[in-house]
Amino acid sequence: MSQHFSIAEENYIKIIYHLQQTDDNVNTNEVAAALNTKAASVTDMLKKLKQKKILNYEKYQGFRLSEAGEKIALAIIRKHRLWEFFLVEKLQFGWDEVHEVAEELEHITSKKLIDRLDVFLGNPKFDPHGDPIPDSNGKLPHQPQINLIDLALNKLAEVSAVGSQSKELLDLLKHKKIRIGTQLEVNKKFAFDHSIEIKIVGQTSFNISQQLAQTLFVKPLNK
Amino acid sequence: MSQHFSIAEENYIKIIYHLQQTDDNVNTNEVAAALNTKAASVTDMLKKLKQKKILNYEKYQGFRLSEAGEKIALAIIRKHRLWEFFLVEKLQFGWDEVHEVAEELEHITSKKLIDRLDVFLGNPKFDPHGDPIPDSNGKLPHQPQINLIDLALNKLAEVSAVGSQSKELLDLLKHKKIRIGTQLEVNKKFAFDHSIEIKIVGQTSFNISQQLAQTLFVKPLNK
DNA sequence: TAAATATTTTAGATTTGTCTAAAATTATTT
DNA sequence: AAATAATTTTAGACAAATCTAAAATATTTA
Ligand SMILES: [Mn+2]
Ligand SMILES: [Mn+2]
Ligand SMILES: [Mn+2]
Ligand SMILES: [Mn+2]
Repeated sequence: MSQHFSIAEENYIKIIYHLQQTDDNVNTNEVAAALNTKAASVTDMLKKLKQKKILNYEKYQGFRLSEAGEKIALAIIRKHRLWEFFLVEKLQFGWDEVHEVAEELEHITSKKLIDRLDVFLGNPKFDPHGDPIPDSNGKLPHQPQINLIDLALNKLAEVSAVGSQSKELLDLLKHKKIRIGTQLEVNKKFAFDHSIEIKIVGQTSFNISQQLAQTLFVKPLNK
Repeated sequence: MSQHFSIAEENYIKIIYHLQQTDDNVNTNEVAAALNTKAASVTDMLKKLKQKKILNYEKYQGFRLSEAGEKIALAIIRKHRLWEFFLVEKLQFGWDEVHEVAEELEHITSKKLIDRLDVFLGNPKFDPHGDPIPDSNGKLPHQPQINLIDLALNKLAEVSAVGSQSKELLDLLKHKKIRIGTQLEVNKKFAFDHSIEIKIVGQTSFNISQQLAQTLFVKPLNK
């Protein structure tokens, strides 16, 4: 019934999905950069995906996934994020170590495996980076979150996601005792360097840089 | 440092390893049959593996893995069997369902992943089919086992492995309440059809066919 | 031991995914 | 609106893994 896709095709489908979330129309060079390949190779693949009805594409006009393409992308992302959750929760991997491995695991084809894994993990809704995990029908849980830099003063909020998965960020957050789920509020914003003073519930306040604040996402808590 | 092998190469290395356990020298057609491919394709791959010093091979003379080749094979088999154990113990897969999935999972490259998985699973020594799991240095646990058909009369023994992974065998064993670890002895052997009468500890005796007896392996228990 | 048969290897294609270099198209400047 | 620059596509090549058909070698049988 449903077509089979190679690992190469799946990697293209996934990256196009991610790019079209922010971009209206995805373009060749973006994909080439993201996949560490050349524009000519991308064009080759675009033709193939178009022919497989996975992609809406007219040459020189940019492109987006078709509905069918989005479904495939979401299935791959589901696998990626569930495996990341598994690695962190069950195998004690750090945040910054899981992405590469999940990049391979996401291509394992068994649907039964991934649905059983989901149950085994307790149907998690968010991966270790706070990114939403699509359910087995491809539906994404909605998380109303904003950038920490945009959080109103003295409003309690909970850290819900991070915008980077680097070891460096993880180091810093560990040291500051900030993790996903941490409750905090912003006491003051400084115009000089755009740093902000935050207070974690039950701790004394401290300053964080603009750069860090921009990398953190929070879910405002109602009172 | 250590070379990288493609999935195709790994599948050849693994099958050659298995074949050379029973065969003195492995030959082209055997490999072709086992991998569902053609003899010509096998020859192509043999040249490549020889050149990579993984295989001792002279044309028309048969072949065996080199020491380096065996190490690689054992690493793949370790992954395959640990994943099978995971699927059965943690995700409630049946015996007969795990092989295909493990065939894919065995090619995931992260050494850290597999060593952590090993710990997570409690360092199992045998997979769900009773096959030994190599440790992280490639050493195989030794299991002194014999075919049930060769077990002496009235000697207590424990089922340790099965020689097939089919749904059909699993069905039969479930019905007879035989699983790995089951303790039994042979009461009588019948010359007419080579069937044998066995008695599971705490149950009444019954007959099993020669074919089934030949598919079961047991570890004789001292006294 | 010579003929017949089976096995293995080579020769030449094919598919997939990639690349470089050049051509075509689109976008941006003057 | 040209000219210039950037992007995208095409043309042609290559490596990996596979295949079929034919040739080479080894094994078995008579
Ligand atoms: Mn990937
Ligand atoms: Mn993630
Ligand atoms: Mn495999
Ligand atoms: Mn097994």
